[in-house]
Amino acid sequence: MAQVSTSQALLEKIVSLAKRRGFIFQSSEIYGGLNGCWDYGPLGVELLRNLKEAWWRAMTKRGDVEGLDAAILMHPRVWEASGHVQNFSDPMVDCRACKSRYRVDHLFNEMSEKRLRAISKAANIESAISRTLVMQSRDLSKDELGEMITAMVEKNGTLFADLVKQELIPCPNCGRAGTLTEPRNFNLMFETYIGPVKEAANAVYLRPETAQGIFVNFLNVMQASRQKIPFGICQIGKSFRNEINTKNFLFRTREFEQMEMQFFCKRGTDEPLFEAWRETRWNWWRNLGMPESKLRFKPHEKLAHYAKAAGDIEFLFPFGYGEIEGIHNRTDFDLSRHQEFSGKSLQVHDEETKEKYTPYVVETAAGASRGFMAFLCNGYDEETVEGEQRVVLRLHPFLAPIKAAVLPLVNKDGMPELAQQLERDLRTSMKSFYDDSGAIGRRYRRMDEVGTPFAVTIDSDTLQDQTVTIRERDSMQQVRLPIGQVKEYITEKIAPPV
RNA sequence: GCGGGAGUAACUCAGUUGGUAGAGUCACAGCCUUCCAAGCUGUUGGUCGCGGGUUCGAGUCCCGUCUCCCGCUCCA
Repeated sequence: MAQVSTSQALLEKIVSLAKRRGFIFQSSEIYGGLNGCWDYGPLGVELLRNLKEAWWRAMTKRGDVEGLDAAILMHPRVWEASGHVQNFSDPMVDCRACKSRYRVDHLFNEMSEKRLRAISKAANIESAISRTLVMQSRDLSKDELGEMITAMVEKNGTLFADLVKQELIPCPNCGRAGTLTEPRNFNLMFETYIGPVKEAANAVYLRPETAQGIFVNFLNVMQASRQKIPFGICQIGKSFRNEINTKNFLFRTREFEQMEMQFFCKRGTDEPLFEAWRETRWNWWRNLGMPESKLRFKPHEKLAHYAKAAGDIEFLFPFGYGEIEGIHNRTDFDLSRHQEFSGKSLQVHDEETKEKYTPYVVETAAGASRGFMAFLCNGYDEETVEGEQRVVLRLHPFLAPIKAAVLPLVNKDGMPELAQQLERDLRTSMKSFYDDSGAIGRRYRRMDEVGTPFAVTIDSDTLQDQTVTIRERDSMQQVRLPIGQVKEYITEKIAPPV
């Protein structure tokens, strides 16, 4: 329990710092906030952009991954093909007595055959079932019976309530009958309308993932870029999910940003490629400063309908482990479905066998917003220096919003002027910050708190011999070097990780 | 959606049995200051989340609502 409250306090400190120093603000705060939406402030947007830039470089510098930026709005049929229309809207019911919540299909899946038979009788759906029996000329299994009832319930709005009233569907948790509410639909996709007229025929969705924009452009990109299988397409962009519950600051939000890459390959090469990408992505997080001790790879036990293998890279947040990137072997599911729904071929020609085939896909789907929060949590540190507490954000220099602070040791003897001149010069190639307010120690600490890796100080020696000190954030160690070498020195240290 | 906790200055929080709001930090201006949150002076900033109600009078009591955190549920 002590651990829980400590970690909660930690998250609160991070949220507080994020707001005070301009990383994250709550959306529409002056109107009371908007649930599950957050705004990136001046420093936040720098960190986020640096994170996305690190990812983009890592992907596109390979030569076998092309970039893409697809529209957020897509043809509604895309989401039928992807399975989101069906799978993203689950009817759910609550137990009024014990407050448990269930998905309707789960309810019937886990019910005894005897009870399922009783329900099918009571609900007068035997005729429908017998029609199916005649059509297929065989008995329905228990699972099929459950699916049949689920389908009937979804079609007939009052059927479920009737069954509950007849005490045929008890709550699996508390066992009481007649306590379940009517099914309510939870559609996790945001809906909007194309054109000014709000009618069902014009409905489109805000994408719940960026991946589909890649799949539908697969042939366009391959032909335009003259890539050959195997190759990948990567994309960074906002996605939207109408989550029932938002949670944990930036971790579960309704609007979030993804960094996704789909790697198209031939069937049979998918498994080693899955392993290779898993390692590549793991190393990417490590190279940006994530310690091994706070990362883990967790294979999925239950696979989604599209996946052959799947797992998450998880980061140890203050509230526990949470996914920051999913790596999936999506097989040829998505391309096959889009071929089926669009009627257009998405096959490629195999030079060797002279056959056409639908490529397999290995997906890496990282959360930009989640990664942002992970780096914030990982970097946050408190330590005691000579009896005083120091808060320091240990961000990788490439991620740090501000790269260098330039400080006159005191505000006289021309130090401010020299410092301003240096800062103006640095500013042309990196985000820098000039500060002459307060004592030098206070200014160092201010910069520590937002993760600025270098602080350049102009002192009286500078006036004599044109040298300055550069203080490194984590060690607080200083080196002295000629003012003319500062830019080169820092530029080298803030280079992107390999 | 249910249960619990919380919303007062940019941040962290006081605010008595109801009498129209304070502290520290931060920020800003100035003084001071020659390397790790020193000190002094001054200043900005709040219709107490929002909306009703009770009352002569509500930060305080009542109702509703929004947001955040925790748990349950959910998370193709």
